[in-house]
Amino acid sequence: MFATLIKHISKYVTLTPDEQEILTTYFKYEELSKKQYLLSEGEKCTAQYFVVQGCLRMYFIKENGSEHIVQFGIDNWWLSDYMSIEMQSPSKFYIQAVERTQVLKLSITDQQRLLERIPKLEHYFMRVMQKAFGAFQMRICYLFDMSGEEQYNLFVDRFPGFVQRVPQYMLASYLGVTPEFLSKIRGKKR
Amino acid sequence: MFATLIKHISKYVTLTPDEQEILTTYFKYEELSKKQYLLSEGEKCTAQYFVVQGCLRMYFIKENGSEHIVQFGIDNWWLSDYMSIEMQSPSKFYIQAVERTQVLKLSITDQQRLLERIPKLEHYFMRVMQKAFGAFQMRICYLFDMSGEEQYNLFVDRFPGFVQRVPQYMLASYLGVTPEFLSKIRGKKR
DNA sequence: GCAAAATCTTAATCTTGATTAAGAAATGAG
DNA sequence: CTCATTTCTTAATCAAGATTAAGATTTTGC
Repeated sequence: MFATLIKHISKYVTLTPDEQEILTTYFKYEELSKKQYLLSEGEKCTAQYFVVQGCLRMYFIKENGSEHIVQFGIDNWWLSDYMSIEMQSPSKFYIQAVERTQVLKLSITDQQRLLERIPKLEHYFMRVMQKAFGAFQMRICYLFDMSGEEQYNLFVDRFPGFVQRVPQYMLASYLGVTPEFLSKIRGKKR
Repeated sequence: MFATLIKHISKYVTLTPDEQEILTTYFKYEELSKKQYLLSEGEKCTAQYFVVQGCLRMYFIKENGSEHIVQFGIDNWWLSDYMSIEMQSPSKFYIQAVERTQVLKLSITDQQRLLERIPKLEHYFMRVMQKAFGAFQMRICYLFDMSGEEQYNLFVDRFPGFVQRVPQYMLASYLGVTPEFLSKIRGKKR
């Protein structure tokens, strides 16, 4: 299961076989069953997770009690609460497996040690963050420029298989509409 | 004007005087007058900007023709279109000075050269991106959990001086409400 | 100092999508 | 296989904030 990670890293930096070997010792492999939690509100977030296979969701509970999904994490994505990590503050988020999911866990302290051993990985993590940040800048665009209906259509276009993988109400939660409204949108198209 | 940048960097990594000297040769200082542009829609974004003093805004034009502000950049913040940089694609954004602003420009190619000379700066940039990404994760929370009115109040609390610095319609544009509605909110409080 | 441009306010009407409620369909555990 | 839980749909009513329009105020360039 390290093959997936190493392949991903090699898009940004080249690792020798030795370095690949070292790398693996800092990660912890975890196999999550559906609905299992990696992080809950109130806990300090102490690790980043690389999704090898499966699907995670990161969400928070709104004041009115309903939940809202901030991000999904699918194959080859990193997921974590970076505000909690940076500020060493309790997280407002939950990270949960949507389906059976395999992740590689890298704790903050292990990441520090790993980066001391293989400094060029700093570059990898910088690029990963840069890419994720770019995606969020675009997300703000979509949120403000498109109606719920347009956003749903765009999402379906960009991640065709994904729509079947998660329950509809989670998609609604991600897009920021109610499940009822999403249902109406879908009803209209048939 | 490099003092501000070096002080910011030193929060994350320690530079020797030599390294500080090297650093300065890769940046270009620019003094922007109000309304001057650093990036326009359709251009490839080829640099990152560190705000020494002043205020930038990054916005895009919606389909209906109105503009929406994605981010402000004030003292000590980095600002750029990271999607455009990553994908080498034309930007959808404008970056413009809201007031007289001093920036340090670091082009992508100069960044590469700089990081070859001083590799430990990779760590600095990673942390900067991580912090910015964390801020955006929280921003999604606020967008979905709070009414326009609550968001305005929070913003005023967190950046008290800032509200006087930018025109109200820009704040409205950042919060995702119309200037008319923001005016109503403010009217209510007096 | 004055005209033009930029910004802010008020108020009426209209839209999108939320809320509520209830039932239908699908999935899952034992 | 079957009952319980989870998920999805439909429809009525409601609310937040948009839109439109107009006038007031402030700022800026010359």
